Amino acid sequence: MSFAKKIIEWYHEHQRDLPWRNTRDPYKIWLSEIILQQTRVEQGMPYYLRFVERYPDVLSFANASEDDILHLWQGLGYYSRGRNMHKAAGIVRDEYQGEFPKAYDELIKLPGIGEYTAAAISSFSNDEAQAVLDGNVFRVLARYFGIDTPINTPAGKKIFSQLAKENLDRTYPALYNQAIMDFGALQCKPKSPLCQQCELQLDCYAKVNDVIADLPVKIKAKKSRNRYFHYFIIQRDEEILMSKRGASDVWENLYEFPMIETSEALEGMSIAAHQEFLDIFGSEVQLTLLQTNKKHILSHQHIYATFYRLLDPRGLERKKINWNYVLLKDLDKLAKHKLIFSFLETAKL
DNA sequence: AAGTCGGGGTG
DNA sequence: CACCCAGACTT
Repeated sequence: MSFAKKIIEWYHEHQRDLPWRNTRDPYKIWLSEIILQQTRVEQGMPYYLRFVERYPDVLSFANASEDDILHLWQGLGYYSRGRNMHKAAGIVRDEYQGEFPKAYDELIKLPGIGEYTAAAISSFSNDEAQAVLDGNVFRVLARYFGIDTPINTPAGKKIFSQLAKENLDRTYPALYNQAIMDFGALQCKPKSPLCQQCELQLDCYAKVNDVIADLPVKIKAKKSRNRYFHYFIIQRDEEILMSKRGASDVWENLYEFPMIETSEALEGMSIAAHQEFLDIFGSEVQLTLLQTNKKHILSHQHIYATFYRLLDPRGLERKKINWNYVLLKDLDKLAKHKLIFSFLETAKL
């Protein structure tokens, strides 16, 4: 029996019932696929349900503001996905007459849609014969066929892409693609895969040769760097000063409190003697500590955040044009990153 | 080819 | 703590 047939047979016994599998609507499939990029099904599920309810079609999505999209995306991470979705929806509205494309060659042109996502949408919505290649597929193919080329290199990408294409069931592309990903997620898991009860174990290179834990091979990521953020809670009446983050850094276009970054950790209130602080706020301010060294871990950096309350700042508006006072009652309408909204959940403002 | 972009779960 | 997740994009 072919590899594809075995995978599909396994799928018929073990498949998950997921909401985006009950539709052929390329828009809804697109929503699910973008949300699930580098994201577990359990984590993405509530976001998918909220997006489908709030934006039932691509036109309602395209006609929303980027701030609205990011707000609904809040907490999910990799926010460029939300920004790119908003751009893509606008293109579908303006250049595709609002009809979401199903063809791989059209999908691949849209921002935020790469090879994996184009293959997923085109196969799931229209049974186009495109093989998906995601983290699950890399792992399953590496183990079953015994491929030790690192998966996160151009050479590995090429080999696995070819292998995925060769093994695609061209009669049932959608079924096969769903099957191999579920197989990777549920059976051929990264850690402690369920080999003992696996119907494919006798044909699996890694199982037969006892190298399951060694496959797939992946080049180690670089160590993360430390950053030190200092946030200032600045209120007047029922308002609070907020800032929108700029480009080419984490959390682009999300809102947070005015802040200063330092290259090293600072003791106590020594931020008040920092040159950048003096340039912005001057020396005639009252500063109190609210929370120190809150650690926030991202993929490539460890951020240590300190929160201060700052009273009596003068002449700020002229210095920072991207800072604006926001009504406290409107604060939850802004798209904020985790560091900010988790602070707000515990803080008394 | 390497770096960057989040947040959460697992062992 | 290291590793991984229905990856894409920039440099």
